[in-house]
Amino acid sequence: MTNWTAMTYILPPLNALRAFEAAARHLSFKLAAHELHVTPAAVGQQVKALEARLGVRLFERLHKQLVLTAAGQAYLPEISDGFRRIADATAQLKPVGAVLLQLGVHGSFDLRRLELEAFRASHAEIGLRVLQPAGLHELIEGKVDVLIARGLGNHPGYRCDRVTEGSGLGDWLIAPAGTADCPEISSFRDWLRALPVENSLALHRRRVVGIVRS
Amino acid sequence: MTNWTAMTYILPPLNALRAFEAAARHLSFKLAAHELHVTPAAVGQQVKALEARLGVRLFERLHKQLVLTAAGQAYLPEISDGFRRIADATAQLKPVGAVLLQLGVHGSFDLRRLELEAFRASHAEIGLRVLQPAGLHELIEGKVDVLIARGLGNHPGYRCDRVTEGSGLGDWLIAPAGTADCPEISSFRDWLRALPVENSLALHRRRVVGIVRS
DNA sequence: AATGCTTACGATCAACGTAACCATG
DNA sequence: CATGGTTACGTTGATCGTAAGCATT
Repeated sequence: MTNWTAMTYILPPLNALRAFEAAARHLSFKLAAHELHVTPAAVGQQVKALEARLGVRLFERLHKQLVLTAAGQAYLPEISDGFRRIADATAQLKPVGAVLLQLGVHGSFDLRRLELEAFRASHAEIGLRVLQPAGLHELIEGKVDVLIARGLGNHPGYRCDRVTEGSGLGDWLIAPAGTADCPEISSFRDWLRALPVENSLALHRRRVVGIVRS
Repeated sequence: MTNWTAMTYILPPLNALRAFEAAARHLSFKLAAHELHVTPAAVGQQVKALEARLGVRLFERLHKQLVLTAAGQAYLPEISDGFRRIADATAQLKPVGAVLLQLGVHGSFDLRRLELEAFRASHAEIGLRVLQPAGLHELIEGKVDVLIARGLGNHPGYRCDRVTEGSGLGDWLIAPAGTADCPEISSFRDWLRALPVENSLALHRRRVVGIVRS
């Protein structure tokens, strides 16, 4: 008996699901945490909560090794597929302008202080999209075109520009050397450096995860 | 040039995405809010934040009417599909026992206080799954088999049992009359009523959304 | 005037980090 | 004894509700 009422979904907590998906793909909370820019403890907590909600154990916890249960094995590819589909759709979302500029933001910086709308308003040809949290991985893997980070200057092969005047650790705009001077990135860099100081990037430090395999 | 490194996804904030999907399906923040058990303001905020992240306007805000932009129209079916896939996979996840009992929980009750693990331990044949937040809709639509709610007793066609002794508004276990006496639900009800009082359902009230269309 | 979206503000709760712990190889 | 998962606990921040405002019919 199908239902006339808007057939809605029963979805588990989506962030917990994301933690599970990453952990299952890596068969490791540690590596999943690295990917998600959180700590291993956080991943473990999310997965545990998910299992409690579903009433199903998804991992066998061996010693320093995760193994998917039968349920987990059946679940993983479906969930990956769902996320992949969402990711694909998002990637294909046409930006407002002709060019899409993907900006990664390191840590938990309150984006409202950046007034990205001002940049967008004065650069209609650039579609600015934000990925947060993001780190060097995302830049290396090409998931973002440019990265705002704190205290991460000077990487070989990357152009790093300070975008705040303050003393001590500063905020850097990091772009691959090959593309660092293309118009979109130049425009954004110039715009950032021209920001009034009180708006300057108060990147709050949130997490430092040790480097995993380089 | 495809990448050897673990091909990870770029996902927008998933909760905001869920808000968008519901809003787009209903073409209404109000109805979406009803579905998601939050207020219309919350939905609007989430959608706005999503648009800001993506750099794409998804809705045209007319007067008391939402219209999807071209981008929103292209986005919606893909996102719905992704969520649907996740929901389907979750529905097919085999419970531990032979029987699956879907429990809806009204409001934001801290599930840890219920020690559902104790119930599971003593009822291995029942796979207990939790949906939260949930309300009468979910019960009516059959998305949950039984509902724990506060101050919502006495509904025609439903069996309502008080499961706490305290005075004033109490916590109710609500099940459709047709299935209220099947073994799973009976077991759960009995178990609930036998709980020590200090564990009794301290359902925190979180939201009261006015009834929409009956 | 009633309705539905918006915004500002404060409150609340989920998510997270830290640190200590445990088990195993 | 180094490593990776677990747990407890306190903190932070994302999320939400309230209430006031706005525009349109």
